[in-house]
Amino acid sequence: MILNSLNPAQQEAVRAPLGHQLILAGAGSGKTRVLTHRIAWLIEMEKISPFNILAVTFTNKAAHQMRSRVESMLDIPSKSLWIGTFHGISHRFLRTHWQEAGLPQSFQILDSDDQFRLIRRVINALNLDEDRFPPKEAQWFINAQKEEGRMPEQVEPRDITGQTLIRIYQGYQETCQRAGVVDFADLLLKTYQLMQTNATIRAEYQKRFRCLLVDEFQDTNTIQYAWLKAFAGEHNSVMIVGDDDQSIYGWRGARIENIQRFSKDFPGASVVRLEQNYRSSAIILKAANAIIAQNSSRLGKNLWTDGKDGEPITVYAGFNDIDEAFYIVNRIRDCQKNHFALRDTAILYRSNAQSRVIEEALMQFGIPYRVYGGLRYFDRQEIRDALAYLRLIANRSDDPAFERIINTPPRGIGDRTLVSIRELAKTAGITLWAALEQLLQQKHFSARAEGALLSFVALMNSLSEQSASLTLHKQVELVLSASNLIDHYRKEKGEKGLTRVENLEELINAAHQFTQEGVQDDMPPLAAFLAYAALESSDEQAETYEDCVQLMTLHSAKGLEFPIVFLAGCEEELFPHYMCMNDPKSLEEERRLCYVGVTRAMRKLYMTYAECRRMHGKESYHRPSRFLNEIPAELIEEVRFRTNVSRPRPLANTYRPESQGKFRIGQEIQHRIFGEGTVVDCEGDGDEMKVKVRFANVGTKVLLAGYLEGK
DNA sequence: CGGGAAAAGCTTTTT
DNA sequence: GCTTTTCCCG
Repeated sequence: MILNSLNPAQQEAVRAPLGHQLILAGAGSGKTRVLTHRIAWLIEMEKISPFNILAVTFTNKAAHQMRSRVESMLDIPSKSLWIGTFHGISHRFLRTHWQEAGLPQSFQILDSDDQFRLIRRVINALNLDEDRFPPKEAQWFINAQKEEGRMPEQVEPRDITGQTLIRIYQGYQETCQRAGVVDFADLLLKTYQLMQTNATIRAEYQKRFRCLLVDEFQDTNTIQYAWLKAFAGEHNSVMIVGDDDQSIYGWRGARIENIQRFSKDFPGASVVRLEQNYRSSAIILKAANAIIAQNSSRLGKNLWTDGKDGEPITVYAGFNDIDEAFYIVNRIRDCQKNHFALRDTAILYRSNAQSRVIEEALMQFGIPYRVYGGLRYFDRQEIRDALAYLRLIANRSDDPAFERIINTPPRGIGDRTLVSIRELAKTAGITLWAALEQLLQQKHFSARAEGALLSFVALMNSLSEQSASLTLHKQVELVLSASNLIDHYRKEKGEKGLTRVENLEELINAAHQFTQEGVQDDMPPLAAFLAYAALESSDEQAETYEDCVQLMTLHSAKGLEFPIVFLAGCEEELFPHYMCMNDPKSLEEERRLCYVGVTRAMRKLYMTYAECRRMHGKESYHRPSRFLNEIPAELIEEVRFRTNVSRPRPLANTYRPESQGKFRIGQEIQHRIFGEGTVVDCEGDGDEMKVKVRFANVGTKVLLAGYLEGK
């Protein structure tokens, strides 16, 4: 096998004899290459069957990437090779062992929105005050407990509130069980529990997976660690790859200590450090190293490169957030002139709210951009409605799906009716559907409500009957037309309704594509499609080939790289964020986040801040981020030149003449993309004039006059 | 039931 | 401040 393309440390990792291995892989040190080469090595040189290998990642994207690279390296179909996310693998496991896990065969996956609604229902059913026990907090509590592997009985209540939270957890868990649904955490937890309690299954899997590989190990939480130990058993080889300096998910339960624990729990583990970086210039690496060196309790690593110094880091001090945005946009235009593609530039920020000002600036100059991490296709309201119909077809017990569509589109089933159904379901301990049927039999409802309910039952029954003989996409088509969802959303005025109808129609295509591509061996197509929607919907929107500037949070930038990176909002209170500044542990996590951001840049890094920024509606003044001070001065080129000094923010009561050049306040205008709107403010004159317009469909935007037409 | 007004968030996010 | 959700009334 040819390993010439790997450096000595990488080769050491790939060629290591069977046994445990800890790979400390710095940013840009080629960890994915090491992982994929290792898998290939195991198969080719150690003669391990792909059937005996399990590779685990956190995201579907990483899993797909790994699979396709292994496939192209080995030139074998990798179907027998298990590569997937913790959740995806657990799901597959539970689909096989549903009986042993005490689940119905058709169990469905609850996503976080469903989970939230269900928890709220439980809180109400327990007659608790939503203000005293916010569903969000209860959801947080429940997920945190599950991530620690604790069932309701195992939680030690701290106080009275804790006791109530446990009751909510208990009620929630019972409802899930009754409805035959599992949440994301359950996938891991139930898998782990089954491995613990069922000796036969444990023996089977421990015998099967002789080699386990885990990517991004610094992001594992308690249950994932326990899960891994359960699968590894006493005799199998485990290779973990991670970077303690890139652990940025402590707030959602990731345990950085898991890396340190690994050497204790997996005896004889060899350690390999990958420190040669192939991504960034020497200056960028020096800055990154200097920042992360401020953190204590690191495993220790120093990135180096044999590449050039490169350009200094430009630090720009903006006058305000708008000025900062204009500076960034102007530099992007420079890059364009220097023949960089727009997709080579990324603007990274700490919090999503920062994107708005930057987007407005980009829009004014007509620069195409893409914001990552928006609402995903399968998370859209209309899509979830349609999926809820499908879920209820597959499983009448699915209470969350029932709640969602019982009156969507509106069919005259009001709150009153629903309350009595919920009441019976609660007291009798049955599902909503069963309660509904029982109440109908008892002639419990008024004539009007009864009619509406009967037609709903008839609709669902006829859908079930008809769809039994249909292909998946025909089923979707049938649901869309029979449920009237499309008509319902068509009535929604403006562009919103139109997009929703388009999205719904797209669902038919998605279903069609799904049946053609992903023939999931052992599952009925509908169940497989629903699981796909819940578990793997994320990279659906991922690859758009249009050349545009990439906007995203620092968190979602992890794992990516860009020739040119702007790190915006480098101010105290924003980055580090004010909620993380007082606790040393979370401050260190902020610093790691900064390290992640800096190491995304390949050739040029800009770090910008604003002296004055609007936050939560108030103008606030902040000092530059401490992280800027942690970078040695000789690596930095400071810019204080203000691109837009003559652009003070207009005061609310300042008198402005009615007419200024081409547009005046109150005028109706037309925009090529945004449609019709009314001018609410303007500034400057000629084509350079900035016009604030309230559009009918897309809200208020500030635009250059050159892009507008009067009516 | 639908639309408008009032009120409540408001760090990061994958599965 | 802005946006999303909830609430209340016709």
